[in-house]
Amino acid sequence: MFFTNKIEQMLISRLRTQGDFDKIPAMNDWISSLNKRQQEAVLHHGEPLLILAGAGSGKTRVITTKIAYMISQGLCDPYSILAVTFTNKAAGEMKERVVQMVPEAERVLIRTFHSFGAWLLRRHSHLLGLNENFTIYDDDDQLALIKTLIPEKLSKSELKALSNKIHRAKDRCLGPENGGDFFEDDFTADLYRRYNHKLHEIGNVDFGDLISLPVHLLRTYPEVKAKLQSRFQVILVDEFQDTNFAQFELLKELYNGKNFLCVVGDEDQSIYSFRGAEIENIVSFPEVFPHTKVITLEENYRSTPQILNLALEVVKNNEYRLGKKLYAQKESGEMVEWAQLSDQDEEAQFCATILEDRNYKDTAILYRNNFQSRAFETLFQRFGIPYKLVGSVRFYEREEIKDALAYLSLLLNPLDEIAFIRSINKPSRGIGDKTIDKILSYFQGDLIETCRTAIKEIRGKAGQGLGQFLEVIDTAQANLESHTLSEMVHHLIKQSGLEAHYEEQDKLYYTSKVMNLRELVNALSSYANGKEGLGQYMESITLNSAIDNYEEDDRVTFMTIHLTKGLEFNRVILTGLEEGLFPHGGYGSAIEAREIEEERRLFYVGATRAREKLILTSCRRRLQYGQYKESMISRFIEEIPRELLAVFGDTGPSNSLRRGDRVLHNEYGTGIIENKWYNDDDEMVIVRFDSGQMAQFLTQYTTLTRIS
DNA sequence: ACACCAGATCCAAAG
DNA sequence: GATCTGGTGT
Repeated sequence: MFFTNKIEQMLISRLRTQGDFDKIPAMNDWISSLNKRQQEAVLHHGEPLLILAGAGSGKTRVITTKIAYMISQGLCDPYSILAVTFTNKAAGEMKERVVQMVPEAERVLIRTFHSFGAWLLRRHSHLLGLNENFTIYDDDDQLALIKTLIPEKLSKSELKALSNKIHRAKDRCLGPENGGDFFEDDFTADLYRRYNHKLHEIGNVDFGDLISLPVHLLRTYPEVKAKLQSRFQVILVDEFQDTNFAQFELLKELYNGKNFLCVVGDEDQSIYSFRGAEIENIVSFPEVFPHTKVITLEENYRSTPQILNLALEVVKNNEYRLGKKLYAQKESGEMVEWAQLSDQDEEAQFCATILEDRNYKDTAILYRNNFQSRAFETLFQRFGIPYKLVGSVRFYEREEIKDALAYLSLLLNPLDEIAFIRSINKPSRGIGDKTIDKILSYFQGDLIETCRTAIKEIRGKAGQGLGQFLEVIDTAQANLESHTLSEMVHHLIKQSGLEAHYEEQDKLYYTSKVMNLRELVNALSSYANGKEGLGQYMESITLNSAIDNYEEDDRVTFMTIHLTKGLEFNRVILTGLEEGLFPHGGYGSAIEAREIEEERRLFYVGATRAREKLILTSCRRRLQYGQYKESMISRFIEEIPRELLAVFGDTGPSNSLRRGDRVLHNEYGTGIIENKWYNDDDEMVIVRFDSGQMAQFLTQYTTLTRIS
C-alpha cells in the first residue's frame, strides 16, 4: 500500500482546500498547526526522504505526526513501521506521543539501533551460533575478555586502546581478515581474531556486534532479509548525523527500493565521531539513495534570537557543514551573558547566585567533562540547592550491581568466563587466582560442571569456598524455575554474601550499595519468570543509556553537553569555556581541524538547548590533578561578535587578538589575523599582511596593535 | 589469600 | 587531591 505521487498531490490539495481528514478529525489540526515545510515532510511518501532539521525546528513533532498520519490514513499497518532513535528515553517519549495521537501506534517498533540489533539477534541466535540467552558485553567485559587473551602485561591505557580499536573496527563492519590497513600491525588483527573466536565460543555479543552481526545476518541469509524488508515498509531514523558506518549499512540492507526510508538529522549537531559516528552519512545520503527528497526545516521555535544567533555565529566558523539557515521565531529576549570567574569554586558560586531565584527545574548547568561536576556538587550540597547529576555513573556500572549481574549472567550462560571470574570470589571466599587457574585447567565448556569436577582436587579454604559458590549457583538455578525473579535474586544476594559484604561497606564509607541491590530486586518484579524474563531484564539494563533515567523534577540539572541531545531548558549555564577544556585538547597535543569542528558543534548543541536565557562562564585558573593551572579563554568566546555578548560583572572581555582583527606591525605594516591558536601555553597568530606577506608570531614577544 | 602501602594514574564525550 | 593498581609482607 504505497503512495503514488497522485495520491500525495490529492492529499495535499485536500489539506489546502478543505482541511478535511475524516478518519481522525484531530489529524487536520495536527497538520495545519505545522509550517509549510513540516507539512511537506509529514505528507511526503515514496522516494527516500532526508529531513535536515536545525536545532529546535520541531523535528520530533514532525516525526510523531508523520507516524500518526500514516497510521490514521491507513497508509500502512503500524506493525510495518520501524522507528530508530538515539536513546531509549527518546524512543519511549516518541511512542508515548504517537500513541496519544493514534492508539494503534502501540504496535510500531520504536527502538534504538542497539536495541533493534539485539531484538534481531534474539530472533536468529541459532543462525549465528549464539547462546539462546546471550548477554551483552559492555566495554568493561570486553576489556576483561581481552585481558585473558594477552599473556604479557600491558598497561591499562594500552589495553583500552586495543579494545577501542576492535570496537571501532566493528563500527565499520571490518573483520580481522578484511581490515585492510585499518590495523597498523598484525598483533591487533590477531588479537581481534582471537577475541572474536572466544566471544563466539562463549556465545555472547559485545556492543559492536549488536550492529555488525545483524548486517552479517542479512547479507548471509537472503530469506531473513526478504522477510524483514517486507515487514518494515516504513523505516524512520532520528539523529541520523550520529549514525556510524555499520548502522548505515544495516539501514541499506533493510531497504529494498520499495519500502519508505526517512532519516532526520542536523550535520551541525554531529557530536559522536569519537564513537564512530560518520558525519558523511547524512551528507552523502542523497547520493547513496538517488532521487532522495530533501526537506530543510529552518525555523527555530525554541530559542530567542539572541541565543540562536550567538550559537550560529560560532558554528558558522566550521568548514565542513551544509550551511543551513536557521531563523528564530521567538520574540527578542535577553542578551546572552558571559562571566569570567577566578576558578571553578567561584564558577560554582556564580551559578549558585543565579539560582537564588529558585528556578531549579528550568535550569541546566552543562559542562564538557564529567569531572567538572564536582565543584558544583560540593557547593550546592553546602548551600542546600537541590540538584540532580545525570549520567555520570550508570546503574549497571556500579560495582555491586555488576557483581550481582555476574551471577545472573552465569546462570543464563554457563560458558561466560568473564561472569564466572567476577562472581566466583565475590565476596571473597578464599578462591584466589591460583585456584581459578586450577579450575580452568579442568575446563570442559560448562563452567559450573567444570567446578564440580575440579572441587574434588581442591582442598582447604579454597575447596570450602568453591562448595559454597556451587551451592549458591544450584539454589539460584532451582529458584529460577520455581520462584519469581525478585525472590530468586533476593535470595541470591543474601546467600552469596553480597548483601552482608556491602552492608559492611555501607557502614564504613556511608555508601548505599545495599539500597542499589534492593533496587535491582525491585526492578525485576516487572519481568516474567524464568530465563526469558531474566534475559530481557539483563538486556534492558545493559542497553540503558545514561540519559534514560533522567526525569524532570524541581532540581537543577547537572550534565555533560553530550547528554543534552534532544533536551531543552529555559535557562542554560554553559560552563568551563576555556582552551584545552572546551574545546578539549590542545595544550601541547595539537588539535586537528576536524576535532575543533566537532567541539564547535558541541558548543552549538549546548547553546541551543536554551529557550530563554543562556549564560557562559570561563575560569582564569582551574584545579587540575591537585594543582591550579592557568587557563585561557575559549576560542569560542572569541568567535562571538562582541555586540552579542553582555559581559557580567566587572570583568571585561579579553583584549586579546581575534581572528579577523586588523593589526599594525612595525615592520610588516597592516594586515589581518588569519588564524590564532595555542602552542603549549603560547598564543600564536598568523597574519596576512596587505603587502601579501604572511607571518607567524608568538604574541607575547611581538607588538601587534589592533586598528579598526 | 589478602591486607596494606607506595607509586601511578586520572580529567574526553557514551550505547 | 583522590582513586586505582601492583607489589610486598604476613
